[in-house]
Amino acid sequence: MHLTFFLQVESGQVKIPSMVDKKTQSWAGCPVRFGMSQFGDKWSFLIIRDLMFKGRKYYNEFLEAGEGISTNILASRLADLERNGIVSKTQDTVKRSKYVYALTEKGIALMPMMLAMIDWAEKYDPETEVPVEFAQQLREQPEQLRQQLLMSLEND
Amino acid sequence: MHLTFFLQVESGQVKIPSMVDKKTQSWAGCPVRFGMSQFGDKWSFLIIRDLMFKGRKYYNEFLEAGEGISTNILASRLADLERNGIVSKTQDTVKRSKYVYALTEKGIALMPMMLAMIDWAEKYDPETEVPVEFAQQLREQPEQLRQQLLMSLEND
DNA sequence: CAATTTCACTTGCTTTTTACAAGTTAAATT
DNA sequence: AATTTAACTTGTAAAAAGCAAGTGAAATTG
Repeated sequence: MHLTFFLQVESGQVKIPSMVDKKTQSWAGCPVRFGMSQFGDKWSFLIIRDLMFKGRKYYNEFLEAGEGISTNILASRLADLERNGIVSKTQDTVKRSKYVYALTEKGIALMPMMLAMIDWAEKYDPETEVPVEFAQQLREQPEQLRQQLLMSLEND
Repeated sequence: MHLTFFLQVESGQVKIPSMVDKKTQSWAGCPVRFGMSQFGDKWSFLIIRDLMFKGRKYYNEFLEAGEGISTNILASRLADLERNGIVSKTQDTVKRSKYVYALTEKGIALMPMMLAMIDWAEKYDPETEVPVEFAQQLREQPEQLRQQLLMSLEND
């Protein structure tokens, strides 16, 4: 069995394709390639993690997160993520000399992917420090967990 | 509200934490960092995509996939992925001078993450070429789609 | 069965990217 | 008015990626 590009629908089922027409040189709109072009490097993932799960929102907080990102790389990645519409940058309402970084709706929509990665890592990293309650809720009540996380993003 | 590291469980709900104890310098076992260390670069993602969705399994097929990966980088990434237990390398049974690359169970377990990425990209890439039927099944019958994809990996 | 081809790399070199340290600019605080 | 805070920018060294050519073992061809 393998697997044509233009999917045949048959009795409500989609035949699994190789997702690319072998005749087409490259899949212009390949979703994985698109993802890579938008957030596909280590530092971008870590920034998204900080925004999504750690409540970090200031430049300094990302710098001092202990991952060892260089300041020029951080600036560059934040600019890329902003340009790609994943992160927004606004003045802090309290201290107007500071900027607040936040996930946009497009950025927040990466949550299922991030949670799937966390689920995987929790399973395969023998040194994982994902709290057991978190992992448990992720598996048993993922929708509820997602809602809670979403709420925590709204209130920032 | 924000968010301690060691989760409090309360009436069956997990309080959303910042996932890291602020006192702890860095989260040694951070799942996102673990993911990045195991498959966290553009080329690794594309190789995993090829193995998971495109039926590619030979060195040459990755090289000629049209993404433009350099041969030394491909060799390096395949070795990394193999070392990390995500990809296996075995002799081809038919042509014993060839090697077959395949996802291990650990590699296959990345499918939910990859599907979440595809779902996201299909939504936000105006140039997406994810077939509509695929996107539709991904949203409406994700479990069935996963099963079909799994089967297509077994039969390789 | 000797010569060629295929396959999966490796090596050497150039270009690009990242890392580290220091400097800049504007606003806020002392 | 002078210092500090915050978010960068700049310059340079180190690391990684890209590109072209080469290698070695097995399979195929003449």
